Amino acid sequence: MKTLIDASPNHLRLIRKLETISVLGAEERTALAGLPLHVKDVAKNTDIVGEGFAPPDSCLILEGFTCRYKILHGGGRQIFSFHIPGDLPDLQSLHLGVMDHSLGALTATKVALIPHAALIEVIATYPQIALALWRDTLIDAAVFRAWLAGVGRRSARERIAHLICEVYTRVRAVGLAEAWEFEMPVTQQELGDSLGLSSVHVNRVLQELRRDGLIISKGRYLQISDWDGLKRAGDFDPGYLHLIQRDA
Amino acid sequence: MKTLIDASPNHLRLIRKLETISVLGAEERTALAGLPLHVKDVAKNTDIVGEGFAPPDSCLILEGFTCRYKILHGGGRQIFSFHIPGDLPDLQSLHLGVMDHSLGALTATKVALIPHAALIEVIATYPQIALALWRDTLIDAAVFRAWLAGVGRRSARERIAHLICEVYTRVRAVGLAEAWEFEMPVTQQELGDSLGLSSVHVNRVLQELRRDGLIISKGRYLQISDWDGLKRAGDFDPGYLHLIQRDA
DNA sequence: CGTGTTATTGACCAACATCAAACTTAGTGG
DNA sequence: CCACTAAGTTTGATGTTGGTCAATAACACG
Repeated sequence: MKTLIDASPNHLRLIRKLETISVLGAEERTALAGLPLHVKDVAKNTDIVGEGFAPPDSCLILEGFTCRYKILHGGGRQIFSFHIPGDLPDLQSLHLGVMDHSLGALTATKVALIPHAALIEVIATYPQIALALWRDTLIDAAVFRAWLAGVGRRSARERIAHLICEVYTRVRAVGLAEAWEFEMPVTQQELGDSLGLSSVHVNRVLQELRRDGLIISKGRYLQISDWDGLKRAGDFDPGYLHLIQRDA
Repeated sequence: MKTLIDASPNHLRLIRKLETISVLGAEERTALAGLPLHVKDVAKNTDIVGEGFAPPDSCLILEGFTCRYKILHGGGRQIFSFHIPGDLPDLQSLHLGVMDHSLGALTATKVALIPHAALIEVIATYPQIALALWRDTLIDAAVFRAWLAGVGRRSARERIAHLICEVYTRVRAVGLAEAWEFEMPVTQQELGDSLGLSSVHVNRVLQELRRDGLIISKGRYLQISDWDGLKRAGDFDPGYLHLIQRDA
């Protein structure tokens, strides 16, 4: 990985993430490194942005595990996506105004707020950055489609296996996982809310995956003991994540 | 609605659509009107773009009803979205290369192919157009979220009512529906594939909605007899479509 | 008219939900 | 470092939504 210009660790997180999905020039990296970041701590189980609000900045996740979700009429919750450090989960607010869902912290989280004005300026000056962010939005949509296919047409076992594969792949891409081992600090209730299942059923299926020797879970840590088996169980093909291949 | 510059009916379809979700200046409208459109007929139940391909152009729907979908490992099909005239259902291919799903025609369809090169040029010259298209992508994602919430957490009845509300609202926005009456040329099998239901169950729930006086369906034509009731039945709130209000 | 597609019905079944209780674990304060 | 507490996990019993299969009825179209 190329050595970088003068950039704070927080900016590096952003740059590194964008480089997993697009190619940036030195100029663009410098521009990104100059973005104003207002760091903020968010407590576990707190909203970062709530539905109905129109925040004046977009946020970059620096540490912690977050999700986008919505509470439905009947009281049920649907989680739409999980987000890890490097992600920009509310680019939406930059162009769409009022949030049609919420962004919440599943663990204690550190975020960096980036004023929309600063983003707009960078985008206007560096079209390549605009394209990279747009590309991020398109990938976002691709992930929603993958989840939709899961909830619509896959069994509970397939959905859970697929989700584990996805999170591992993404965490790995931004360099936050040891080989086959990573953190997934999500309760079984939250898993259920993301997969359209009850927590009870999630529990039983997880036991099944462990019994079958596909994963080992010790608390919030997950270890994948049989990647091929897990991929098969989840019918997982990482193409939809549109990650740039950076092989040695 | 403001009178327009010299533009073909096909270009007008595109301009009118984009004006439902963003504000364009005269300059932008003129640029859009100059885009090269290669019109093509597509037969019913044929793919416009197949999964795995990297088409050299994006397509604009001119006539007909289309959908994006994917066939899963087990043979099941998940439909991700329905598209109506004016939609640009594969902006994805402009930035992501290989398609991770297919785009198919549900009825005999007329599309206009727009070379990526032409789009890239227009985008580079008119940032406002880039923003409008990016905004379209964001709305696309918002619609996926709405569907995800439905399939994950709503009953069959709610999902079907919600989908009818959505399609009616969108068709209305581009001026393709009489009051309370519109065309929805989708089989019950296709409805099921979009909602994560079997066609048998879709059939029964549709009967229920008719019995309850919410809709009347005569073949491919749908009439909404009780909009408020239907909205309530589907817990429908059009906010996620992010349409621009153009009241008289 | 005939033929293929789509809609409708009925009988039966399975995956997953719900409820409620017991058990574990992790975090906290003394 | 331990006891206490709250949060999360696990289990069992039972219920329900919606799936599957298969046959019949309605259409739509040439």
